[in-house]
Amino acid sequence: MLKLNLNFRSDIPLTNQIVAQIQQQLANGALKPGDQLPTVRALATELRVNFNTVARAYRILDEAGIISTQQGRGTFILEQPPPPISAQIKRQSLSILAQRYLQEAKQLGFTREQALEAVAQSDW
Amino acid sequence: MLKLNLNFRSDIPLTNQIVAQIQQQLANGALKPGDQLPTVRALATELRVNFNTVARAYRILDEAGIISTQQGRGTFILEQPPPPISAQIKRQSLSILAQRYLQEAKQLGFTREQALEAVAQSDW
DNA sequence: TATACAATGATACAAAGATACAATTGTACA
DNA sequence: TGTACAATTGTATCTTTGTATCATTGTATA
Repeated sequence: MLKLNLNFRSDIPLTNQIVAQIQQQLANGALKPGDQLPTVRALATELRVNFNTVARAYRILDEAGIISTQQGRGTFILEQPPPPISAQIKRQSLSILAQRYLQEAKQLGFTREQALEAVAQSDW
Repeated sequence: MLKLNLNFRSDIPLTNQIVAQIQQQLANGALKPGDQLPTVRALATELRVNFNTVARAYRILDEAGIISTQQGRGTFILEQPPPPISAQIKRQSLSILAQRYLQEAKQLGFTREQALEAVAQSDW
């Protein structure tokens, strides 16, 4: 059971307090990879806060690669991120991903140009 | 044996991932007209997903004229996917592939431009 | 004081899950 | 053989959960 303690008089935004405390509980072992966090609404009710505030905190942790939030399912602590890899390896990985993408597009019957355009038009 | 691979961390809805991958396996010959697909419950269990999510994916493919789902019987790949609608689904599948590529590149720490360039430099 | 910005709240939406239902198939038994 | 019934399979609908967008509030600063 996640137990957070917000200070409503603090200068620190509630969102940040939530982020920090979850990180802390992850650091001290109270939260472990794979654990499911409370829903945004449940935690918000408990903390007497708007559920969007919890959602924002979850979003920050998600973008930091610490948790995974999934619409309709819930949010979960991720496995620990792998140690940083070299720039060269990353380059290679990207190249392999790009090749795979092109090949898959080709299998679907698209031309190289169509595949390129599809990426260009995808928003990030 | 249908083998799909869902990315639960992706921004791409699970339903769309399923649609795209079945489309892809049809394109590369892993699935052939007349084949029976797993039941919604069986596939859902394997993918660790609610069976309605699979049912929704099947419905999309059904409406596109690619498969035939029959209550109490099962779902089957149709003999001849009607070109006009199927083209639209294929377009969508390409878009999903492109999105996945961008997202994976992002997770590696690359910018959108770097990802684009990597595709452009990949040979066919 | 006025204005701009950041934080939070309110509301509507989208994706996925839960549950109950309907159609078909298979099987047991008279 | 035919009927009853259980099991299997997809469908309908509502609930749950996170997301997007706009409004409100408070505070810093010109």
